[in-house]
Amino acid sequence: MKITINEIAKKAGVSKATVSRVLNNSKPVNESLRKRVLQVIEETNFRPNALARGLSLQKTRVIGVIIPDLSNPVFSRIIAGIESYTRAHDYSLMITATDYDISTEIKHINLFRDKGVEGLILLTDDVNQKLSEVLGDFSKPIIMIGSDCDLEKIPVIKIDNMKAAYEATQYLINLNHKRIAMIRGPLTDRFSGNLRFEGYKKALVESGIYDENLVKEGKYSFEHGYQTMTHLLAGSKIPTAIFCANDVMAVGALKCALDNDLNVPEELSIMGFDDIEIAKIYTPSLSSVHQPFEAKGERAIAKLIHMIESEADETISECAFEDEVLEHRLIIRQSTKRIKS
Amino acid sequence: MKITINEIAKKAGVSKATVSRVLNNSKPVNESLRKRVLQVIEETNFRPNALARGLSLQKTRVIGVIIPDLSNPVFSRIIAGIESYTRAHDYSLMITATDYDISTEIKHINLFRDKGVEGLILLTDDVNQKLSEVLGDFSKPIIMIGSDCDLEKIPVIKIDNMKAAYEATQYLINLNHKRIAMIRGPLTDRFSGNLRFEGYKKALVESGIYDENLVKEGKYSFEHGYQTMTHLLAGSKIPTAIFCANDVMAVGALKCALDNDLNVPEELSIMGFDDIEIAKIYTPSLSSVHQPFEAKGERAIAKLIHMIESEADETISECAFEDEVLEHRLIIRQSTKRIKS
DNA sequence: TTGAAAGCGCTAACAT
DNA sequence: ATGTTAGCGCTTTCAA
Repeated sequence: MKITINEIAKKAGVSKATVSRVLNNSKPVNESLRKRVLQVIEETNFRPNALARGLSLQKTRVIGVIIPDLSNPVFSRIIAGIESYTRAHDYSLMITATDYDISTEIKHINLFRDKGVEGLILLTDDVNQKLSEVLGDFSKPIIMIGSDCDLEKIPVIKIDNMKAAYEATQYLINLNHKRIAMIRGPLTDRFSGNLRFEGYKKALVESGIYDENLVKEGKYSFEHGYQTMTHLLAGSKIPTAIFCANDVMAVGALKCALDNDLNVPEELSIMGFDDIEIAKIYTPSLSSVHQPFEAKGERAIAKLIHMIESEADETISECAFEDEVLEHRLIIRQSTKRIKS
Repeated sequence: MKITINEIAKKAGVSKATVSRVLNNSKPVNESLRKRVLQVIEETNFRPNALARGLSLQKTRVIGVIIPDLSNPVFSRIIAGIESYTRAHDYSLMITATDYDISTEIKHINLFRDKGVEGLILLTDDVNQKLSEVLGDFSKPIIMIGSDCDLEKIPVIKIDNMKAAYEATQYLINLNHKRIAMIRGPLTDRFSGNLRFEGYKKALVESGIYDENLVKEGKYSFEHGYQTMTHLLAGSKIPTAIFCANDVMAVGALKCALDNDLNVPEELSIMGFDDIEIAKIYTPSLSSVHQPFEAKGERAIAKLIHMIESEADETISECAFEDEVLEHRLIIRQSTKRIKS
């Protein structure tokens, strides 16, 4: 029923090898034959079966992406960056979410391999032993975004979380704040969650105003931000500034402050991290640490495709495996303000 | 280098047909042989090549999804709904964005077909002639989400946009508002954009208070909402309520009002559409029309998989092709309020 | 129950 | 420059 290269060959009165040649421009073909073949292809609307092609060539032009949660804008913007670059370079994307479950992740890495993906982009916050093994066996290019990875041959695209948090905290210190709380990520988030906390702590320790009682744990959700803020406000010594490990919690804290008739930023400065869209939109708008989500995706896929294509040439340079640290920057908006010392 | 069914057969001392049989439980195999084969598979970590399998079986367990924009939360939540169901049913997803460009869309529909997807989910706002042809030729199950489609055999999953907009407007009318503006979608959005406007208009016309000067066009972005609101505020007779065709514009309008020291909802009621996350989070929180994004995705993929699998059985029932209208509901929050008549 | 062999649709080495 | 043919790795008739 579906038309194949054989019928094209027959109708054009040539061998299928010739058809294949004109299809791929892989070898010179006599102009009149080429015309005839092209003609038949046109007429029949023939399109080569990519599966068969892939099987024969060991190339599918498909790339796999594994991500914890597709509905989280932070991730979907990275995906969007990956996707547009991928599309521009004539690859296709297979995408799966893991719901933060490592066994799901492993299962789908294998599934993708079976399906012939030529490379893999991974967004994970935790690389454990078992995962390491699977990745080690993978035999095709892999890039990670965000979390570190100690495996050779797996470059990571990231930002300098610690430095960024340090700068954000330093900014609050420069605004004369002495009691600066942090709603940090969960302790189990050993990567960015921890680095952002360490940056915060470093700045405060350097200024001699670190107070561990002002550090609270939140699970990155709006509700956690809101609730943690409630606790903070119920305490005896209310902070004058709060640094949150992500914008979503920052907005939770912000709304909580507003609901409690606290004036932000007059009475309380709030600083987020990520610079998601809502930061710009909120009233008051939220100061934050901008990180380039789309660019993260783009750099990752660009690097991956480079690895894939130079692997064929064997021209791969050493620097292709190096980690890349993308630039962050502080975005100052309405939610933070200098106070009198 | 990669291990194949042949090596398994050799190592287990059987034919590859037998290996295939134990792999798929397709035919009875002597228990001792099965054990031996399983053993070898285990030892070698063998996993069958899905490409080869797909070529032979004409089945890939891959589904294609085409969507205008991956970074838009409205879409990514639908995708998330699709993905989790897909994953639970052991299919994989190939996803591509179109940037609202129909030729890109067509190109990737064909690409997906070449790559052997077994079904297609389409999110489009516009089905033109050319697209219709391509879809008609597709020969595999297709589902559309959102926009209508006049093609037989292509079920649509949607909400009743007109009714929803009607109810939202009616709600504002019941709050005693007489001057109710609308920031509608672009005129080029012939589907939901238009239906939402029609619902709004119908309610106002029925109450005899429709005024076309109060209808403004916006392109669904925060900036458009903000800017349009600026114009509205500059006008001579400022409306007391505004219905926006989506939440993003509503928040734009809301922030503009706030920036101009207008009290929402005391002086101005604002109602959005979609009930995206920000609606709940904003201060004041935004009244809106809730629509079930994740459920849209799930219903679509559930239906699609049903079509795919019953197509094999030829057991497909008529109702499998029927459109489905999902429930919306009004969510009343802080941004709308009754006024004195 | 098992194995041999044909076939899925394409590419590429080898011959001509 | 073109055709013949042997794979790519798997499933599935068909015979035994």
